[in-house]
Amino acid sequence: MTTGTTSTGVRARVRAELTAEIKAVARRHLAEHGSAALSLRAVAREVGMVSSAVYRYFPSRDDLLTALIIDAYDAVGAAAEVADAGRRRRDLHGRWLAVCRAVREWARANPQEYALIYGSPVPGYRAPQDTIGPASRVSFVLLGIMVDGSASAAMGPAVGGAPAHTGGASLQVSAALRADLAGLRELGAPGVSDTVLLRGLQVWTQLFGAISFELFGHLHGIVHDYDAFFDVQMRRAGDLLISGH
Amino acid sequence: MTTGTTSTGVRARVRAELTAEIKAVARRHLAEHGSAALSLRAVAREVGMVSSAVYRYFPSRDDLLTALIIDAYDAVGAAAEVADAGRRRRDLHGRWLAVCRAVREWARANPQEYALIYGSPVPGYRAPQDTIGPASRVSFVLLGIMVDGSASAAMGPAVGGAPAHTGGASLQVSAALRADLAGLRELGAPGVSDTVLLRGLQVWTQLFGAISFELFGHLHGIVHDYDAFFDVQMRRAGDLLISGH
DNA sequence: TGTACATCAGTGAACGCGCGTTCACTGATGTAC
DNA sequence: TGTACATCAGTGAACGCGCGTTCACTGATGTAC
Repeated sequence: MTTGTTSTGVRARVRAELTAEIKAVARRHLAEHGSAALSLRAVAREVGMVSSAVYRYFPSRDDLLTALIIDAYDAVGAAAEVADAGRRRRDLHGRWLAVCRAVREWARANPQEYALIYGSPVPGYRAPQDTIGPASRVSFVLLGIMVDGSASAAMGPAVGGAPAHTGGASLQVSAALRADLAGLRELGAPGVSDTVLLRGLQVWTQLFGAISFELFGHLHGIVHDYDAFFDVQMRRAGDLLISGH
Repeated sequence: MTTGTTSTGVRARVRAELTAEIKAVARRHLAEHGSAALSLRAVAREVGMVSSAVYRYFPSRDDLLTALIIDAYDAVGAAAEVADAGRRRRDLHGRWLAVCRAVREWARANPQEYALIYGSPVPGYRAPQDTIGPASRVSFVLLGIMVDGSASAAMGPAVGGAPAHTGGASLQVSAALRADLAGLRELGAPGVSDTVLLRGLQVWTQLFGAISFELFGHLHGIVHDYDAFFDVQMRRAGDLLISGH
């Protein structure tokens, strides 16, 4: 029964469980008091450990914060992916709106986690490389919609090898920005024209701008029916994204 | 020479100067370390006072923070007003773009102040009533553009007494949201239709969404030519605001 | 103009608090022969 | 299967720090007669 591997397995499993519990408690503290007030000692107290013991699991407070940030990005990314997958692939409008709503719902349910990743940067905190992958999950969902729309020509002509064919002569864009768009296309948007990519970036900032405005209180006293307002805005953004107007 | 009124004036002037100096130092600390790290003791140290003396000027740390918030709103509001006033009144596009650029320039020059007012709310801080006025200055500039555009019919038909005349039958909006728009119209947008108001709210969140995304690092590694990107986005937003597409 | 009093600014010490991190240590759990 | 050793988790004390806020106080500045 107690062979080497099983025993090691037990130790590793206990370790994983405790790591998860520390993160869970930290996440609750974050939700209640915000990231600035997140304290290793308070978390340790609640987990039932002495504060120094936490250092067996996270080498510093910043590493714990990083873990929470990664989890938050993964959570909102997963929510977006699920919403996207729940619609028929050709239903571009439906996919867009479903993703918007999923992101907003997640943000409203986890406002401090949302603030942690989309609010003002935590002062003195430097995000490590590990956060980049999880951070881009939502973006890849949006890129996916654009890719599908471009492939089916629902969003205007796809881009082939001809560089001039950017989908409209009226598009005045600097060379540097065009290079950025090319990079984005190579990263995860094959066949998507500059025009569509620009629209995508626009609705992307619109989505998070709308959520931030609502959550950070800038619509307070001005808009009361948040649900309706968000829906109207995102429907219009969807029109812009898909049909260009 | 040293009459009563003059002496009182001296005392009051010294007091005003010191209040301003405390705020200036606090603003610099804010700019360097963020709002969470803003400490009365550190500010007092730099001003050359003992920490308890600051309480003669600000009854608590939160009150100092409130003063900074009000100043920040006033600063960005003034920047927007100046930019708006620098264009011919009928040049709606020009006014919109000038305001956008002014707000962005101010934000880039004062990122921590921007984060203080448009980033995640400071945990535990409750904004008092005094912030509402300064906070709405930028919004009133935008409303002004809409009012002028509606009055000259450049933005579509103005709204009179007829409630059905909202500028387009395709506008499906909840009753609650329509009431919100009516309130907004009464507050500072006489004659502006629901359609235009909705567009205004949309570009308003777009403006701050774009700035926040840039400042908070969410375009990092994706867009490099921030200036060009912002301009393209805001030009399009201006088209949407003024001509509706 | 001169004096008695009131107001105000600033001092310095103290209260009570919580934080991140380090370090030498004790036991328990796992590993190798 | 049994023993000797290595690894690891968790303890408890300590270091050094800074914070917001209160309070009794000393002088200086302004006010009223």
